[in-house]
Amino acid sequence: MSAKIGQRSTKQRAAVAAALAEVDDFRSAQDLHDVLRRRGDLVGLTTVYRTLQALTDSGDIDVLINSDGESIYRHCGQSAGHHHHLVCRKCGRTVEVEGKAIERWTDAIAHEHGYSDITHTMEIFGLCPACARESTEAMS
Amino acid sequence: MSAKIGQRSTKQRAAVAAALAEVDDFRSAQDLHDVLRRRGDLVGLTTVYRTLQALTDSGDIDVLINSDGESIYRHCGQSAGHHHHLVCRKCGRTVEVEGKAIERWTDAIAHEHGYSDITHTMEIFGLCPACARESTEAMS
DNA sequence: ATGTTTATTGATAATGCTTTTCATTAAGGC
DNA sequence: GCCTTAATGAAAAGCATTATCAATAAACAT
Repeated sequence: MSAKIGQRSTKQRAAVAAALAEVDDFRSAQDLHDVLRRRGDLVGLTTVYRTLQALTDSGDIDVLINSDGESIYRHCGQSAGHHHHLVCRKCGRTVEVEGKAIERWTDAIAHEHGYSDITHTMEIFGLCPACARESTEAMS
Repeated sequence: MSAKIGQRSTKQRAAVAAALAEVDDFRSAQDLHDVLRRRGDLVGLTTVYRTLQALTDSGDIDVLINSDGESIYRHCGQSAGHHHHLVCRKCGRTVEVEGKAIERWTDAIAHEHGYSDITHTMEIFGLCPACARESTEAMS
């Protein structure tokens, strides 16, 4: 790993954060790079990747990986803390869900085994109502 | 897209299916290719990929994508019991844990939002007892 | 069995996302 | 302005996956 990022404020970082703030959806690094270029903010692709990673590490944005193996990013809506995503495996439609129960459960399990300093990752996948309807229609 | 697969039975396909059937866990295509080579079944990497894709399309196995963007596969019909992992972020020591509660919770949440055909991924990270002791000792 | 058809295989090349490298640039502090 | 070094970014490297395409071998007919 390299020197950790986020100790100086640069216009590139501001541009990436701003671009991400405007969109209320998951976008890939390359998408964001395009958006930035179109609007005239010349930011290197490498920097976009690095910045997104830094923002992710600091918990300022959410990442998840789509079915093509691409990482996609979004600014977290409710800064109201930790949450999970319910993602449609077909169209990507996402719902944010809270999971106090999960938090409690993982903490309990971990402590039971003597583990400390617990974190976890979790994603839920399913077919959203629209896509489910679509695929049953296709059956006929 | 090429001609769809699965119209002839070959030893390669049998080998891939068998390898996957033995393991009760998610494995990447390359992992499986290694497993096959070690046991003496010489199957080309390309064929492993193709076969896994075919098995996925026909619904015989599950895919999901890990946090590195790798596709990992598991033989479906998880009667053998779905479980999660509690992993030490320092030394990698892993404990397998069951999570009926999680299952129920994700299903409930998903149905609440109209999503169907639910799956989920989850990993728990922490410091195992040994590593925790080590790091407090280092403090002094 | 033998031949014919064509699905399947697999070594290699190509693709595409992401990370490294490293020389250059520019924040932040003096 | 000057210095230190974080940050940038073009180009190269890395890595999983997919496309190519000549060679092979199922399934089936003769």
